Amino acid sequence: MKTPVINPTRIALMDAAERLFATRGFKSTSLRAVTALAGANLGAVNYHFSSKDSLVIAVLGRRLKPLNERGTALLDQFEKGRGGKPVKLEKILEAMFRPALELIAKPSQGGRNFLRLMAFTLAEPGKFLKPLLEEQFNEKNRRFHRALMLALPGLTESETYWKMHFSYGVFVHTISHPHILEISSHSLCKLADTERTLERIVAFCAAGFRNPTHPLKKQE
Amino acid sequence: MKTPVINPTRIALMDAAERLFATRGFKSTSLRAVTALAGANLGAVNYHFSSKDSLVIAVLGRRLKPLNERGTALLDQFEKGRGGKPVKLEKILEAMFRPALELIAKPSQGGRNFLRLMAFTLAEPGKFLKPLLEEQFNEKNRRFHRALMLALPGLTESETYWKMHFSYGVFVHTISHPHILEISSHSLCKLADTERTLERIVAFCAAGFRNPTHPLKKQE
DNA sequence: GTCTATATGGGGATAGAC
DNA sequence: GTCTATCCCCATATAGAC
Repeated sequence: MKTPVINPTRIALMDAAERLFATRGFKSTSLRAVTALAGANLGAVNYHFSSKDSLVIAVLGRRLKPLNERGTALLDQFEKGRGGKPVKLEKILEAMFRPALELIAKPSQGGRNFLRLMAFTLAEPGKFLKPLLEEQFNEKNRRFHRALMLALPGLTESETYWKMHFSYGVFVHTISHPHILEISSHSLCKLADTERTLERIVAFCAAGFRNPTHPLKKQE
Repeated sequence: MKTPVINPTRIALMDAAERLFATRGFKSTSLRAVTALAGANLGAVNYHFSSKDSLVIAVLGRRLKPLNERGTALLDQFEKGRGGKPVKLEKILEAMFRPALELIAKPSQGGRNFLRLMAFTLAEPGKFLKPLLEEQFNEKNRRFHRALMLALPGLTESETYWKMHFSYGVFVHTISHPHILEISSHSLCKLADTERTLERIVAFCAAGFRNPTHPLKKQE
């Protein structure tokens, strides 16, 4: 891995890009806008990153790796001191989502931008970025899948994957479209309290994990 | 509402746009690509829709209205013949998701494209499209929220909104990123069987609805 | 109603001065 | 390392011929 050069302009460019990509999308954000917001000149991006595409990859990579690492570290920590007994389902889910949720809590606002960008990037179809992301997540996925299988010995491998996928859906949708929740609930619900949001998500998903899937029956 | 003119070119343009927007995204799709795929000429879009923006709105509106109407119709049907007794939670969730899921099942492929486009549009930030969508969904939302409150009298209004939001998350993520599920599960899980997928989603969300949210406790 | 040609603007990337 | 000027391509939208 290349050692990232610590350069104020470089950082400013990434911050600006993170914010603009997150609010306007990748294609709709011009390098002119990025450099202007960063207080740099037009050529700066191409000098520091050599292309617009590489800039996004850099922006994503900067946060993604530490984020996933913190998740697995948290899981490790929960596993330690249990003497081989499986970690409780709720704790596993907490380890899955807490790091990303805490990014939102920080007022630094950079994390919020990043998570929006992540959601957007996931949705953006056919992009060269997807392989990168999947690669980034595959290890974490396997790790958590194993923990979940241990915690819920009744589930098959495939059922566990399905429910992991559902849980990611709950999480991604919640953090990337908070405004939808706010509007549809007529401002009754807000993400303000991170800890409470995490509890809600964890409780919802945990129940889903424990409940076996039955064929849809007729009423009564 | 303007009566939509039935014109083969117009239809072909919408189909082409639906497919291309869904696979490449809105901004990355040029009118050149759309008209080429539709077998029309470059000017056609501006003649029939007057702008690229209006084209997307037309493409979304074409499917969104009937889709939501079918959902509420299904709920109506479930409510009928229950003599005032609340509809069972599972049936409500089924009514919420079945219409969209059935779009995928059809081999006509247009529905799949549309759903991808929907997810993409939801993610696309700051777009003029968002108000339109929210407006489209607000009525359906209110309708289902009422049904859910009746089915689960123990929940507060706001808890019900939260869990609806989570459920949409499960659904949207599942249908818009099937490849993520496939890859992360090493091809163990596929969306092939619509009915089974619906069952899984409904079971997962129903459990989440029934489970109360508790503060995260220490292990054991 | 359909097509072609074109107007007009904006984009990413580059080369070369400082 | 930073900035400016510029190249060249591609986009949307329009005007006007058929």
